[in-house]
Amino acid sequence: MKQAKISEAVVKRLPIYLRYLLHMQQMQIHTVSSQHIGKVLDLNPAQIRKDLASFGEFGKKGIGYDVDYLVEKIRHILKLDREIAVVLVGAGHLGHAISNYNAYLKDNMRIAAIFDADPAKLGTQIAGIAIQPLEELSETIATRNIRLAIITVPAPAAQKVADQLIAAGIEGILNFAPISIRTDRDVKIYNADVTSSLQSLAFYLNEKKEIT
Amino acid sequence: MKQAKISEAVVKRLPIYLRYLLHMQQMQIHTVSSQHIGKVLDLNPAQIRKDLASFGEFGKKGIGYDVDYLVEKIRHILKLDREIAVVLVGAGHLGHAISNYNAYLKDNMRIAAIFDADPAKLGTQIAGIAIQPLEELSETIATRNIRLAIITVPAPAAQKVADQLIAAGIEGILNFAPISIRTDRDVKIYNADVTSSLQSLAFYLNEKKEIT
DNA sequence: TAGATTGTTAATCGATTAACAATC
DNA sequence: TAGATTGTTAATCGATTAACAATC
Repeated sequence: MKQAKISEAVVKRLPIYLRYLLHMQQMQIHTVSSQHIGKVLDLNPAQIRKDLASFGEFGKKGIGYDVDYLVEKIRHILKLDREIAVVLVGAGHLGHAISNYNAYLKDNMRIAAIFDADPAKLGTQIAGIAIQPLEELSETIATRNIRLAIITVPAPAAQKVADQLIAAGIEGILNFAPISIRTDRDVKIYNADVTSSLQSLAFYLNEKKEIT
Repeated sequence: MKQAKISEAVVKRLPIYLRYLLHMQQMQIHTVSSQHIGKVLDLNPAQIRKDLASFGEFGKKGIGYDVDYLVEKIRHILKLDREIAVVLVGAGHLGHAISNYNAYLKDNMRIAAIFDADPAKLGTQIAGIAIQPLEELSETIATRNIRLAIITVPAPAAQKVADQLIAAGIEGILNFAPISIRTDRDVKIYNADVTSSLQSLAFYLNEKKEIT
């Protein structure tokens, strides 16, 4: 209700709620309780209610939440109710995969431009988008009002690319390069590299299953 | 020191520490303090010391940590000091990118098998690995002692694939499908889909920059 | 030695969960 | 109405940070 500072944990759960609610819409289910969502998503119902209540009173006591209404609210909170242009830097295998992935981004989010440092790739297209040289980065971001960025360049280039993106006014970065990107500016950065995730997973391997 | 339960937050930081320590090795730096690591990685030095101290006394008072020794210790903690075979399910664009990414996985981790439901893909190779039909999943996992899995199949297939993997004895799953995978078994699952991450990022867009 | 830095305890901060009055 | 379920406060739990004795 009071727009206190929202924790990152809450923000990361909102897309999960949204996805399930969209699923319910497809199933023609119109009302849902925190208990039901909690059961399906394996979350505590009180947590779901508290998360949602931090943005407003979206439910009805004794009834639950109206699915359509809640979808609308969460999409608004996540700013998915407007067009968001995304730039992708690094047209290698991973960048290629993500841009073809464009279908997933639907919901008003789309990759609007792709950049790569390799001159050999210039002019070629990915998913119908021409690959541009890094020199054009700032201008394209400004003129096309691009606000989020995905980095899929090799590790040694990632921080520099991020610095350029931030200087150009990008407001959020999803970084897949295997290096932690930093900034002292007010830009949200998610580091999401595959290597680190797999290494963390390895921690949980069961010693007892070792063959030795 | 006492092997109390280690929080996931700690486990996620270990690969970050490791990566920076490997970088220091390359730079021929032999000793490092928690203060230095904290400065570079933007973390609280006390947190770094506490994280490491939960596994043993790796440092020297007044001196700091020996880089080589700490690398060895973290690699052991993360179980990266042994061969870990990984299976990839879903040979689409993303799966393709990640398997070519194989270079990154080095450190004794490698993609040992690739599966796909599409009969048209069978027999073709990615990065030198033949794509196999899902029917062979269980047997391959068992005979080749595969312990971790990466899921890059479409959302509707993801949960079923996960169930099969878990039934086959997989101990950890990195899921890129845009759906939260669940299990009641003792298997670690990281959900890492691009769509959710971008949607969370959108939350932080600056209202003031809206063009309206 | 004096300065630096760890490992660890205590303090703080924040997030999750439980409980329940309000109410549909 | 009785049962269900929210929004919210209080309790609990856990993670981060500060502080400092030990010691290299």
